[in-house]
Amino acid sequence: MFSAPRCRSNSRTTAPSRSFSIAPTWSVRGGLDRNTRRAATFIATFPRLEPPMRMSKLMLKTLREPPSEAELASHKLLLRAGLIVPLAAGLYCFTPLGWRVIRRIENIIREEMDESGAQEVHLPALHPIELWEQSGRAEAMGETLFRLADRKERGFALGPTHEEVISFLAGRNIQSYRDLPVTLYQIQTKFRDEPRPRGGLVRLREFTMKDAYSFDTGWDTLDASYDAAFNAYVRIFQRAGVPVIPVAADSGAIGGKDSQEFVFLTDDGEDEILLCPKCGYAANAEKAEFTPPAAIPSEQLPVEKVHTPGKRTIAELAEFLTIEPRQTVKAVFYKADKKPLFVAIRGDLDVNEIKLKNALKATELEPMDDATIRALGLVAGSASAVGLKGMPIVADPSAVEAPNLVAGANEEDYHLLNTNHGRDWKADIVAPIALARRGDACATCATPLETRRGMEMGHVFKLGTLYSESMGVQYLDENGERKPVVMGCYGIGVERMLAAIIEAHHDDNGIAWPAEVTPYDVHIVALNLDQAAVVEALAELEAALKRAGLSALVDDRDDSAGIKFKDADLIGIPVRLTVSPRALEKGGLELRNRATGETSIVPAGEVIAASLAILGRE
RNA sequence: CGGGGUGUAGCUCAGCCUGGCAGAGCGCUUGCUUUGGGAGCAAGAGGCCCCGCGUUCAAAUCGCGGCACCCCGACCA
Repeated sequence: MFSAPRCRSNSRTTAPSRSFSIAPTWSVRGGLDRNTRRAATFIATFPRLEPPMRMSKLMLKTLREPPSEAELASHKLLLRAGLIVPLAAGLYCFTPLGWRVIRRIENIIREEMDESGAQEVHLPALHPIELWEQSGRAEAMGETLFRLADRKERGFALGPTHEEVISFLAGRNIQSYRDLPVTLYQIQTKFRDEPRPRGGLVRLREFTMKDAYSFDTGWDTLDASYDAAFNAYVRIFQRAGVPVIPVAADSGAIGGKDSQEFVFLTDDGEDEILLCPKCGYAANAEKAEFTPPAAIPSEQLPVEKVHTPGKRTIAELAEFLTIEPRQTVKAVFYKADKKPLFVAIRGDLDVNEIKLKNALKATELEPMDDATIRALGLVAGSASAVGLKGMPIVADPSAVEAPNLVAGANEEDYHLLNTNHGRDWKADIVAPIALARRGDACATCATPLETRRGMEMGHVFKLGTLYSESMGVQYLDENGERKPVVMGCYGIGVERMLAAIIEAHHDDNGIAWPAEVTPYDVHIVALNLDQAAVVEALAELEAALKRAGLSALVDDRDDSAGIKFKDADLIGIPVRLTVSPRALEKGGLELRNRATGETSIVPAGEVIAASLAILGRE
């Protein structure tokens, strides 16, 4: 339907209905005959010839001013250009123009997923709740899961993701190692009751996701499936014009082992990314590894209790005792899966709650409330693990390895000097749970890490046997032994990609679409349509564009030239062609490159070639 | 879920403090004029002032309660 520079379109997406009259498939045995194959190839290779869209007919309202709710550039422009209309928090309608861009993004994804060997399927969005109970995620997803009941009061959920359902489908079709490996994908609506939708299309409650799942006999072949998906993602983002970097990530509620995110770096991103400028290490802050500043070495000294009136924070304490924060140990209280938990970490570091949660294998982690703190007799501001009883202690290695740390005395206004792990207290679990920050040393090369904000565009996981075990997806190996399949999963948010494309391709006047996702190839501004010469030149131009397979949006509205130019800049189609008496007098049409602003008069006979050049399709 | 903000015409907003006829610009409709960067003149249409309760002779305006939307945080593949 949309032509691409590479003719990789396949017949499923491009064949118009008239192809059926060429050779009825029901009469074909053993494959298509030569003529039919040739016809099919022709149709598949050339783009559909669609008539130009007239703006006088197009349902589109552009806005001079952005609605006050929008903060992000992409959100403002999506609303101003009339691509989306808000329905409720995290829910948007797409107008004809906006939907064309979504379809082009989806098409790129389809082409690249198909190219990578993945097979497209379609799964229901409505899921029996039992499926989610079986995997144990009905609870783990919490309130994010939209739940409902049918007329017989049977429980259902609107699918926030599809590991459970794809596992069901795979389980019905995979029996033998001969059926593996296989990668399935779909492009489908997801529903998540997000606590806070935001940023226009950045975080939605109903959105489109391309989700893919690979099934392998073992971890070694999973690596190949994972790499294939990874490489497809690189091409998808490249073609769509979203600059991304792969970063190490936590696998979150989905579960699993290795996981990487494709992140679009932008100041408006929701995630913090740590980057090593030297060795290229990149990771989401929730996952980032680093080497904390070294402790100050010293012989173990005897514990000493000191009066520290009113000193409750690490900063106050360090100043009062004229020591460095790294010579103290910080106490943090949590509730992990409803049970109290004591966390000890060196005073100059902060707790990374994701890492802590993973170290505990907990599903829920929340700060301890004041009532519980009082009930347990904890002294906020002067707490420590020394002499602590009644709850497990988790410690960061920083708090375990450093000697002679200042700790709370578990008594208001008193602290202990020279506490030492092993001698004065003992952690039940020691795990790296410190949060990486700007300037911390890279774990690989010790270079100070930098931080950037980023937006997660795609995520690839090695799931392993997590779901195949709970959902019972097994195969028989060469020895007739029953084994769980090894899974991977791979997601891309389509609407979020649209937002990122605009974030990366706009200026003060509006959007500047990359050629592969533009809703139309060229934008024709027709001025003085009451003049026969203009009407005639427009008709010729439209015919030539159609022959060349270029789609066109024609501004034939009875509005002033200024309005048309402003709207063209706002809508952002890469090529603008102005048909007007002035341009005709100068010997042709005016051609303007939206991205560069470059403008020139081009003779009618060269317009197609010049347009194709801007679109990168010569 | 905590903190902050905003709800008045399709959009951007004034009016509210100090209660008394519902407002402006843009957009929309019609006519005339106009056509190279959001044109001009004229005439129009368009309102549950977020909802409910209360105070008052009288509420967009004051009080109480609720809801929605946005932003920050928590949360979140």
